[in-house]
Amino acid sequence: MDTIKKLIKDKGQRFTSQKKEILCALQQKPQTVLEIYKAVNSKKNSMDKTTVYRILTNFLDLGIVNKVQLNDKEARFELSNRKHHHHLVCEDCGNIENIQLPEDTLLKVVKKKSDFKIKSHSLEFFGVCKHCQ
Amino acid sequence: MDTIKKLIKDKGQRFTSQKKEILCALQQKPQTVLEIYKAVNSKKNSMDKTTVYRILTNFLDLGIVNKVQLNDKEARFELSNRKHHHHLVCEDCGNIENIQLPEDTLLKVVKKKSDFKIKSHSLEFFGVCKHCQ
DNA sequence: TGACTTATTGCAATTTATTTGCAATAATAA
DNA sequence: TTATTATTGCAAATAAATTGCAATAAGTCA
Repeated sequence: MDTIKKLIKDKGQRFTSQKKEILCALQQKPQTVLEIYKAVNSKKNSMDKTTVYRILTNFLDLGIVNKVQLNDKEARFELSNRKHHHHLVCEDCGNIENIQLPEDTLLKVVKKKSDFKIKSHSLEFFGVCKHCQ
Repeated sequence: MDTIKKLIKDKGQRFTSQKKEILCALQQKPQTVLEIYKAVNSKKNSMDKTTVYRILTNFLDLGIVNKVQLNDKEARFELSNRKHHHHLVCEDCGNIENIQLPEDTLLKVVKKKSDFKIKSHSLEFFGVCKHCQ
């Protein structure tokens, strides 16, 4: 939290109560804007949805959060200070789990096969979680 | 094309000129609804955007097309009768290339590591293409 | 071929997701 | 404590996707 606060202030930006709230609401699990909005407004607080959008865009610029696009149209956000990982999305209950995978070999193959300078990648799995099977 | 026509008719659905047009417009490269809409309307034809949406949804149900969600919010569609592949997306010019990768080992690790019954996955790479480097 | 049935289309209007403009507010520095 | 200005909330605009419904046309059968 303090690292993030410093990061924000070093950019000449302000560490507002709204930003703090959103940071608290963000779990590892990627959440939609609406979910984050509901989470912060479930307490005594009230925050406009526009503010949620703006803060998340700002956090994205600063590298504090990652944007995760799953199969639905709503974007999702998660804190970026976790280890690099991928997602397992349950098509029944919508639950999302993180998973870490060895992917060095795969990335090497891509580098060999293509002229692209790869900067990032996303790897998402869709299926049915244990609970829904 | 005939396989697809049969698939449609076997479901008691009609093989309309609009569906034919959209099939022609679909390349391997995943396109947005707007791109497909423009492609079909560039000729003498005129087709409503709603129709494009509806036909693509229908094709998705029948498994004729795949939905591809990249980092932007607009969904993309591509014919599903190609070999399974992944995408290289240039962040500069927006160009999208297909790439085929050996992924058996990766999928095996996922199965070993998780309780999920994996049904599909998406693997997208973002970077800079040769031309833009 | 022509008439009939009904899936499909086009158009207008909605809904949903996201963005923008601007005055009021509040975080920080002096 | 005051001044500066980044940020917020609200209303309105834009963009993406969906829905209702009457008109159209694909396929069927006489």
